Amino acid sequence: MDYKKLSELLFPNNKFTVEEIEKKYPKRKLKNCAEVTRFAPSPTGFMHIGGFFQCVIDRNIAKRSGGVFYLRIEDTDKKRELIGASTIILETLKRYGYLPDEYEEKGVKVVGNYGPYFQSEREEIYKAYAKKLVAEGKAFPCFCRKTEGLNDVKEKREKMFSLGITEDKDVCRNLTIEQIEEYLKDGKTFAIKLKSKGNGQNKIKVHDVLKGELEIQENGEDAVLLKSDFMPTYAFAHAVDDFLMGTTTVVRGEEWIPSYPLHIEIHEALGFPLPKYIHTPLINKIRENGGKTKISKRIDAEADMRFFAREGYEPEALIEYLTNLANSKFEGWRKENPDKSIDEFPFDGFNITANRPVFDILKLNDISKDIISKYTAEACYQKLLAWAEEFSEENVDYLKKDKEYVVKVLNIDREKPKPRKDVYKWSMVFDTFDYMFSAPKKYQIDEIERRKFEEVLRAYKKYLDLSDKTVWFDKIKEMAGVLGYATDNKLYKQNPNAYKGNVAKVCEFIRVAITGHKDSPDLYEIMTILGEDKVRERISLIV
RNA sequence: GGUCCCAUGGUCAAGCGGUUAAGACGUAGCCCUCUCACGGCUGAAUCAGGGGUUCGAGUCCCCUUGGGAUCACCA
Repeated sequence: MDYKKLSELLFPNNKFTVEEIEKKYPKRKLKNCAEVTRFAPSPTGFMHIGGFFQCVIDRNIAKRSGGVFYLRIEDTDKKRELIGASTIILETLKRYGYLPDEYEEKGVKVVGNYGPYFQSEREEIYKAYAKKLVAEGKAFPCFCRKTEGLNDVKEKREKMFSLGITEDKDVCRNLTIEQIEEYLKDGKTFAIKLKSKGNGQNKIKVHDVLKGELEIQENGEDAVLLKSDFMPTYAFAHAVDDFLMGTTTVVRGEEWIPSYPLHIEIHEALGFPLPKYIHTPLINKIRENGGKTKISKRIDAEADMRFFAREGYEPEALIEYLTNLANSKFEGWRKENPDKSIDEFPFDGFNITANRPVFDILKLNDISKDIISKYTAEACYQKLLAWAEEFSEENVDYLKKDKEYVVKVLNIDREKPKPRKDVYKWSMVFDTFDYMFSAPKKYQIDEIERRKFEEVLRAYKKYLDLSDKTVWFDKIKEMAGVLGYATDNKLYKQNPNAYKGNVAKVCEFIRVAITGHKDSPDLYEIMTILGEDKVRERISLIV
């Protein structure tokens, strides 16, 4: 068969040859050991936390080695594409300070010399390589009916399982050039398939940075390279793009391991060197029955990156948490270097967990509390305001009008060596400090103590003094003594029945009157910020 | 059904032939204390099971079990 002729028949109008293309994509000039990584999502919806997890790894590896991290949008499936999804992806990356070194904003700008960064714009490139493979007898046209959609696949699979078929060599391999010409004349569409040399039985050794050497069956399938709409499949685009764009390390989910041999065969056919691969574990969630399954957009709110923005989590917290999941050395490093930027962490690709980690929001919360506790009140205010402007509009006016007051509230027990750590996301500020913004609507008081509660408050009207913290507390103690409460806790513990209670009890009553809760930060601080008038007002609401 | 991946407390995990099996989150208790939080201290809790190899196995090998992935002109 004259493959050269066949290639001309199939691709009469190609704009470029492979040689012309490769001239446009020169080898990257990289420092020693510099790694080029990429995030290559398909724009099918909102950004998934699993994708972002890979981003964290990609970015860390590139950053650490002084290399390049770029974004490539894999929009080759027009049916699944969602308008605006690529914008969301880029916006999400920006929110987390992960603006890639190279990327494309459709219709706005292209940053980097290895674009286009949308695969749909690279059609001519894939066609050039497909034509080359056909001309070399390594690929062929297939005119068969498409297997399309999941139902089609399931049907085909069931048939295969029941019959135990392992046939994967395509019948169109054997088409003569005359037959092909005939089909073309009839206007039949075709896909380009790889003419696989493997038999699917032999084992080959493949390498993964994480898992080391793996032994898998070689590829034996005549896999589709170019679909009948001339868009590339993932495997083909991956080989072509990552070669041209100079990717040195491919980070992808471990669901790709089974098709790794195919990718190797395509690289070989194309004469491309193989990049390094890191197959990352999928993030899991514990289910009600105790089992773990992949975190899913449909059932887990946390699977969708918008969840964290909406809840008001600090981007920094999520990055720390995910880095912690990705690299087991991180936690120890962070302990040693509590104030360093995470970008200084010597991330290496060898300490990424091989297990499937379970997403643990409690741990995230803890990391987040630590981070937020280090912020100044002013910084908290700015972040709270920014969050409200995006997700809690009803609070924006208030925040702006009463900035000074809000900052004071946010500063309760903050900017100290051992700051409080009760806020881990901005959406909880108004709940946590509800009593600072309005009088309590409910009081945590046991009805049997109602009389004592009211007695204390009635008396406290005379003893309230905010001039100084010591004076304030001395007055409370004085009042406690007068009302029959123990002022010495040791004496109280020795003989609790001799008293109505202790000073702590008295404080509890006052605290409940002011805040509605039995627990709160420092009472004196709260009262001072609230001001004497409001404090008296709140007491008057009760007695 | 074929192929592959994974297996240390509730969760994240250190460990890479000899350890009293780290640490963190969570949890229980104590201390500090006007409560809560913070902080400090203490505790409970782990090598899936079975065979080998070895003087010695969480660590190496095999099997079993369990969990997961994949087998599209989807990525």
